[in-house]
Amino acid sequence: MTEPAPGPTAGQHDHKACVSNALAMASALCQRRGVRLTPLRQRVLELVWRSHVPVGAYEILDRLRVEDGRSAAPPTVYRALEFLMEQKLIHRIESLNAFVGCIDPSRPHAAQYLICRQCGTVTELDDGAVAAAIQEQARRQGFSIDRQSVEVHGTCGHCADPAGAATNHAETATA
Amino acid sequence: MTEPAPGPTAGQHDHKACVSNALAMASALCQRRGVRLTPLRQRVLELVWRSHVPVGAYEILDRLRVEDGRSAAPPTVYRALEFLMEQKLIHRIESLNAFVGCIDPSRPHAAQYLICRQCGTVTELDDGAVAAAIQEQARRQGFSIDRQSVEVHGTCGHCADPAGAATNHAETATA
DNA sequence: TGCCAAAGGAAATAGTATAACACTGCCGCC
DNA sequence: GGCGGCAGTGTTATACTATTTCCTTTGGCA
Repeated sequence: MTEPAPGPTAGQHDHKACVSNALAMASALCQRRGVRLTPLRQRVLELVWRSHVPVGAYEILDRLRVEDGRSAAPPTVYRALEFLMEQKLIHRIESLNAFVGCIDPSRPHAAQYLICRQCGTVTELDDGAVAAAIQEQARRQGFSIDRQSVEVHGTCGHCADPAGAATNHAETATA
Repeated sequence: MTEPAPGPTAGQHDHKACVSNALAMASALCQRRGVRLTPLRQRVLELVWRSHVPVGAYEILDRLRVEDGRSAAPPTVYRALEFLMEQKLIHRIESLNAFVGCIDPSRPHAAQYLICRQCGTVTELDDGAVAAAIQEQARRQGFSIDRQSVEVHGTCGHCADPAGAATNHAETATA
């Protein structure tokens, strides 16, 4: 995988804006929260945002070494990733052991992820109905929720129909 | 972790019956499907069913070596696990890198898992409302689903309230 | 200035998973 | 009976993912 920016469900999508927007939001949020978005953390966040395809920790590590010439070891990356997750700036996709940028870190959310088997792109949703259905089930079991993760694997509209008949979903992930 | 059988949300629960039932169902299903539940595969299934706490591949490996005196290497275990997953006899809990027995392998299902942080027990649900809500969201995105995994971390009724006021959920997982 | 806590560097190791190849036993077939 | 193929397992090596531990640096602050 060397693609720079296969957009959310691919195609026409100004990913540079996507990234700079994410970095700006991150910076503002961290300042407001009184936590430090150090250069390293910011750089790792940028690398995660390189595309909408989840990135592995060791791929980030490679880029830090190769592109930045930085001396780095696994803990360097994992610590940065841990910070970014605490701040909800990124999410971990459990079924891929990889990380993806969060489209709206300011809002607390229990998100769902649609993961395309073909292009690898992850589309983040924040659907109340799904979360509510899960909560209702948990309640019936007397179970109190800390964290819910919903990961759906399949084929995205663009990959299923490259011609483009599926028109209604482009950009929804970045809205 | 050495506990033999912390039941589904713990306590009074005949786990031996749970296991023998699972093994019997597995045997019948495999026969019907014309696939071979070999002694190794059956043994691995039994080890997964040792409790309702998900078991890691390397823990299974240890038990095969120590308890059975069998010469075994990782591929031995992973191949058996892969077979069992294909037959839906077990599930993989992505967020734990571990495996748990399926409570009803005969039915095709998109299950949800409630994972207790304290006792480790996983309760499997099969709620149509959750699956439907996810499908509806996917449809709107033009996304076609292969597989959905819902993993909810939190505290189960027994751990939250050991006194036992939460009474309605015991055994629901095995029903 | 001196202290403290957070952040990051560095080395080692733990934990999880797969690739590649060899061996065996079973089954169908001529 | 001999042969070929295949599923299942054994064996070795290696890849990939993550954490522990200790140390150094940095930045804020009394």
